[in-house]
Amino acid sequence: MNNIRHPTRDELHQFPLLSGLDETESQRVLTKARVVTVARGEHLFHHGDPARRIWLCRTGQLKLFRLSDAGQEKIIAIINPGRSFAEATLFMPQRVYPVHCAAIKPSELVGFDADDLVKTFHNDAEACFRLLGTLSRRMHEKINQIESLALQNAHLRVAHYLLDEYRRRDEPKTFRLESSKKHIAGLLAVQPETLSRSLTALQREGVLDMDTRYITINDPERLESIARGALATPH
Amino acid sequence: MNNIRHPTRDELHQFPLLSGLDETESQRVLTKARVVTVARGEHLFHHGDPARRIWLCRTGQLKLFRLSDAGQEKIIAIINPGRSFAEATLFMPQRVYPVHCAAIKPSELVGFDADDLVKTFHNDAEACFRLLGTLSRRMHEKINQIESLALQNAHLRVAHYLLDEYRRRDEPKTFRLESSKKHIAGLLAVQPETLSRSLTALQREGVLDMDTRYITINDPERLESIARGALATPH
DNA sequence: CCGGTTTATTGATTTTGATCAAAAAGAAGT
DNA sequence: ACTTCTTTTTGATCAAAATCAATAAACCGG
Repeated sequence: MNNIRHPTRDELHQFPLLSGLDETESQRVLTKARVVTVARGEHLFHHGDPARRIWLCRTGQLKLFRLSDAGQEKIIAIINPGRSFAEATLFMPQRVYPVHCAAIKPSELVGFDADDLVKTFHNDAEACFRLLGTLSRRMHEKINQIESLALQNAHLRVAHYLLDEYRRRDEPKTFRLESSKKHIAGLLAVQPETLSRSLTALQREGVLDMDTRYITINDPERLESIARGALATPH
Repeated sequence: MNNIRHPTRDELHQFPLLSGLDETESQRVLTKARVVTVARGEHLFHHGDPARRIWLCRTGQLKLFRLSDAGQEKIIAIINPGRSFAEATLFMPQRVYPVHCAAIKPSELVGFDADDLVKTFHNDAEACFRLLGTLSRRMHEKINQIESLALQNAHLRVAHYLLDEYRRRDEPKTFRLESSKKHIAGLLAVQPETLSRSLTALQREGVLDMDTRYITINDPERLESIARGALATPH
């Protein structure tokens, strides 16, 4: 408990949600903020819990997910340091978390008081605007996820995911997967076995090489055309 | 063209997005609003088009959808009178529509100028708040859609859909499907044949009766338990 | 209300990806 | 470094839903 840094004004300001607050507001938000650590595998909150805080991931990694009755897990998002989440709960009629959240790696978070933030936003159209931008972007991502699940088969989803990650990192030949293959499978809504077979097939085709968590894209054009639906010819 | 009603202040105010505007703002928004009619089957806009307007459906019915390369159509939402859509595009860095929009029935819409609305929202934290509420609710719906696609099989999705519609209408035994079965299939991301077989099975089980577009729920408890995963025992 | 077009149903077949099983590889904590 | 737990891979089998095909029913626009 002694090495937990309390959030500073500077840290707050690099958080898009709260940049642009004036001295008084910052002060109030800061005093009500709490630092929380979550061990690997532990829940930060459950689907349906009252959402009294919204969160900023400072270190570690977490997953936002839903569970089926059979225990199947669909990951909605993987949260990396610097990312905030649960903002949308602030404006819901009944303020509850719409998903589960658990730590993939030991994580440190800052939790901001929901009532407090709403007060802040109420008089700050500028801040509302930034938040509207954030939520709009996330909405667009969700639409893409829906399309992906509804219109693309498992291999296409994998190819798309790889291509997105490759581009997001500015196209370095080699990059490290953001998480374990089990979790990526959960994100893509396929079984780990299916993801494994997909990656093996792409490797066999010479599109990429794989060394545990490191992926090397050998043929981005080919990957792109596969992601666009060109059936990988087996044999 | 002569029977198109120009939007009135009253109509504007019952539109949640714009209720609460003062006289000057209403005036500006109104003068820049345009009424558009779309024939059955026609597009209002395509995925990727610049989003210069956001829309209010006044009469008729429209679908928001994505297309796969193979021409498969996934419906993201069915738009009924009174519903506004495309608000999130206002706050995106590059303002383009993220989906296609086409009329299912001949429809009449009011289109509001995007730049104009952004100006209005800039000085109106109250209006921003209402919009944040709307977007948050839609975000939650999208998460539900993602869960549904990822964690529920076709029959569960159908059962869930029926139950939702039944409840949304305040549980009348009989109600009319909001659209053709082809479109509902598109919304649930199943083939029309699969939807048909699902409905037939529920009918055979005595859970519901069906007369073209009219559904009568005979056994809501049973439907509920099926939606929660109780396998319908065939034979 | 008529005629053409779209939508819905039903059956047969095929395909995709899940599931089951078991071994190998890798990671985390002590 | 050791050891235990978790993740990943590979093969074999199975089940769900798509596809193909053909007929029947419903709808819309004039």
